Parts: sequence; structure tokens; C-alpha cells
Amino acid sequence: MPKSITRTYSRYSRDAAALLGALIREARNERKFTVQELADRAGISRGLLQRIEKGNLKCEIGAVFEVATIVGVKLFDTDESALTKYLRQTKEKLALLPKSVRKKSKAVHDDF
Amino acid sequence: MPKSITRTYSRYSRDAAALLGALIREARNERKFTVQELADRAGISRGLLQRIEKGNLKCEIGAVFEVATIVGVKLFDTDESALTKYLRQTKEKLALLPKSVRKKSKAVHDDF
DNA sequence: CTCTTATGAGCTATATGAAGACCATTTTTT
DNA sequence: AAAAAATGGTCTTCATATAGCTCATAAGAG
Repeated sequence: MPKSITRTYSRYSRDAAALLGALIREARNERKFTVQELADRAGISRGLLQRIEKGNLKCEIGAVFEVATIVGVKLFDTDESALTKYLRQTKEKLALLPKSVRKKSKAVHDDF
Repeated sequence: MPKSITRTYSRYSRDAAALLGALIREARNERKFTVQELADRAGISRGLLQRIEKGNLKCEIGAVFEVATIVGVKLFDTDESALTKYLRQTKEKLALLPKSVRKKSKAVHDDF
């Protein structure tokens, strides 16, 4: 990323990532996987998995989701079929909405 | 990412990211935010937000969580207090577990 | 219709996330 | 006790995700 961006994260985001990491670690221990084994299964490095388990926010979401999936940590509290179904519904719903958000151009002042 | 890693993602991971992106877009439209506005609030670029909404798996999880938080998409279907509470419990639980996973050294072969 | 603006896609430069080493510590096995 | 394995750091190298533009299209407002 150019221009050296220093990101700030909300407490909620940090907690969510920390929780997800803790759940992954818990599930990994329950399944008797070592860090190395799980990393291998997920196709990532050991170091990355350790960062994920610590709740590091600067990891790619695909790696995190993949690890979570392997050890059985459910995202969205739904199983796969329900997830797919809900995904389709959501996309259909979006297709019906206006394609772009348009601000009331003049003097509506819904900022109060 | 050195050595040109080509990651493969499970269907569940792809669906989860796609759903999260769709939920974000839906919430953004409901709150009448333009892509640019939400990106500015989250401190990310417009292009990154567009990729997040499309469910791109190669975004950093911090950016995705931050955007989700801003528009009110709840991760883990719990509110902030419940999240924090559960996080503490999970960490306490982990502290009680063995610090390392140890394979039965000989011929257990629970790999199947 | 015209005008305005949001969106989507493509491009480049660069900051940085990830891999793959290494080593120290901790934990479990023998 | 020793040995072996898992974990958790640090460091360097490098592929790439990101920011920050463009431009084209789409779509709402007047």
C-alpha cells in the first residue's frame, strides 16, 4: 500500500478477531492438531497460523476463514447448506435494490 | 507472500466471504452510504471496499471487520458486550489447556 | 432529454504481509 | 535425569495487496 497508511481498528473488530483466533486455537487443540499440521492442511505457514490464533488483524481473510473451516469453527453460526441458501437470498435481495446510493442533492439536511 | 503461493479456498470459505460482503453492501445501502463515504470512514480505499463487498478473500481481515462494524453487520451474531464476555471466557479456558499438542508417540494413527 | 454523481474496472508504484529460515523456551515423552 | 517435539519469537527476502489515480458506464435528479 502506498502512502504508508496506519490503520486504526475499533474495539469490536479487535475483539472479534481475537475471539475467532481463540476459537480456532481451542478447536485445534480439541482435534489434536499441532500448529504445523493445521498450517499444512490450510496451505499456510506456521507463522501465519500463529498470528491468526493471536487475533492479528493484518492477515488475509481467506486464510483465516480456511483455517476456521478446517477445524470446524462455524462462521455466521450456520452450516454450509444454510450459508449457501442465505447467500443466494441476500444476493437476490440486493439485485432488487437501487444500484447506487444517491444523496438528496439540495438542502434536505437530514444531518441533524 | 514469497514463492508465488496459489491458495485454494473451500466452498464454505468462499461462501462465507461472499455472504459477508453482500451483508455489508446491503447494510451500506440501508444506511445510504456511498462506497466512497464508507471507505473514508473505515480508512480504506474505495477499490478495497469494492473488493470486500464482492467477497474477495485476499483482503486483510482487519479492513473487512472494520467495515462490517461501521455499517452494523454483526460478526458471530452477538453484540459487543456478549462478544467481549465470551472472549474472556474462551481465553480463560485456553489458559487451562495443555500448552502444546502432543502426538502419542507410537503407532496410534488416528490419522484416517 | 441533460446534468450530476455513483459505480466499476484498469493501471502503476509502493508499503507490507507471508514464507522460510533461525533460535530460545516450554512441554511432553522416555 | 535426558531427549524430542511443539511453540513462540525474530529476521530477511520477495510476491502482492493496497492506495491513488484514471476512464467508462450506469443511474438518479432536475
